[in-house]
Amino acid sequence: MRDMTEENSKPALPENVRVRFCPSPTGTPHVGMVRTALFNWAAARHTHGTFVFRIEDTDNERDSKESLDQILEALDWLGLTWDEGVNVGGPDGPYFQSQRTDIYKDVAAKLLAAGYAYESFSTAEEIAERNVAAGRPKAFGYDGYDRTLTEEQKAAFREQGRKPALRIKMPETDVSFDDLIRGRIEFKAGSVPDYVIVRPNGDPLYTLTNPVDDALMRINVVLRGEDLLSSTPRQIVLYSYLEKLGIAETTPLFGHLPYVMGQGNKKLSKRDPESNLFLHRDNGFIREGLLNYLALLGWSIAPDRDVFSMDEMIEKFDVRDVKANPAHFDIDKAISINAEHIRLLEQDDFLKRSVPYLHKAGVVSASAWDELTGHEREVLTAAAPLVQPRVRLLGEVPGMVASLLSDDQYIAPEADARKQLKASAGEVLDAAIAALSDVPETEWKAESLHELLTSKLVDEGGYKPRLAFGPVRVAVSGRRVSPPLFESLEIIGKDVTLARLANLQKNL
RNA sequence: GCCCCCGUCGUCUAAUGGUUAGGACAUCAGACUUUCACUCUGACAACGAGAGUUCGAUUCUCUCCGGGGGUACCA
Repeated sequence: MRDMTEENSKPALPENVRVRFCPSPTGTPHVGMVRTALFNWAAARHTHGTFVFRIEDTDNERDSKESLDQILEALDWLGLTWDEGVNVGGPDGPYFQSQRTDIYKDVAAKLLAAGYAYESFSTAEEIAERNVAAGRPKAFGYDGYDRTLTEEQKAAFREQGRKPALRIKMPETDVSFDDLIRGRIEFKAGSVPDYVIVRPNGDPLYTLTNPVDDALMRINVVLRGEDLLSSTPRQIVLYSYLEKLGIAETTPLFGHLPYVMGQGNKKLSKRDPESNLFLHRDNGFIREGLLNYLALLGWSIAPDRDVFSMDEMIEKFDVRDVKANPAHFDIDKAISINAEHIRLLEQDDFLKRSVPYLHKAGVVSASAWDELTGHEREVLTAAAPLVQPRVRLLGEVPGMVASLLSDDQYIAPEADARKQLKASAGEVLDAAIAALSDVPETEWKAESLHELLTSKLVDEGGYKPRLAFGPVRVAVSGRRVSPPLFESLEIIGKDVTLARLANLQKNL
């Protein structure tokens, strides 16, 4: 009887971990891809191993330069650095599959010569016809027909002008492996048909290029999406052939990461806006927040902790702790985690990162902190402590500080702000103007303004605080939601404050 | 059809052969606040079902159910 613990064991990681991230440059970077990159990166950094970055651009139809540039931009923004591969080089280059076709052809020839692969002339239609004729389900898959073709039969096909695809010969045995995340997985013999590795036109397919490159780049830990789980038995078989041919040193360990799910029970797809990394960045996610949230999808650092830095993740991360079940992408929780990280930023860092958002919103004169005017920097520095704790995304900063940066004499209230203005608003504004007009410039401080307005409007005027300060805030900010009122008055100064109060009064 | 994966609050998760099954987000209620936010208090809320093993199963085994993926000359 077999030991139970051994049966469900997850293998130990190798001595010198070599992991890789190998996206296809199709489309814009999505969060599922980022999570895969993150876990590979974290596995490498935790073990002081090597993180290899290669590009799988064998699908000319869909590959694009823009997509490649976006992937590079994404990794750069996120700070996920690699040790070997694209742009940094390494001993096993080139790192673009489109530049490695000779390698694949060479390996394919060796597989064919050794009898591990064979030529297959069957078309998809012929395979389906044979399955139906034999009473098998139509979706049975390839039936192995060409395995036993004689040289005469092959020659006859060639005379018809047909060219063969190359298929890998699958053994008639069960294939099993120990997944780093799921434990032992077994595939029954016969459940995986012989599969194509080279098209009749000579194009090598992913089924060949991916394992060959992993072998040549000495990748020993493969962490990838669970969508590739069912292709693992064929890769393991291919690896055994590559080892026999001396092309692969070893078969890597596999860990299949659970899906990142979108709405319903669907995998988060590229069409889903929430999958778009740059959309989150443009909305004001900071890298620390997004990475932290993504790490939470399938992994936890401690029973009672959600917020952590990447350094802390690296220290604790073990792939074998990753959960096997899919996780839904919850934008609310992601934003909440992001808010926590925004609050953790040093003030000047917070300001520097906010500037591009301010510039894009037209609130500020330049997109870099150093290029701002002295006045802008002064106001933003004063506003930072008021704003930083109350935004969840950097994209919310412009709305918070626009009225503070502007020297407009009048700010038209937004619709829901105007609704806050009750019948008494006119009287309140008059009283506020009267009270504030007498304040000397030197006394124009948040604290004293607070005392003065409370005494004049609430104590003497008899207005409830809500009715007293509401109209003042709307006059000054134009919004229902704003940074703290009296600090705002101090920042914009006496003249602008009085002008805005008077002009709202006129525009009631 | 066949193969494979997955199954703890609405969501992300923790722990365990014996606990009131813990935390976070969201939601609701309250405190604080001029508003919003932040912060704090509290509430709501989960082991898919059935067998088996066991003194005792959420935990181990099996079956079922449910969800997902694969079954490509896509990756």
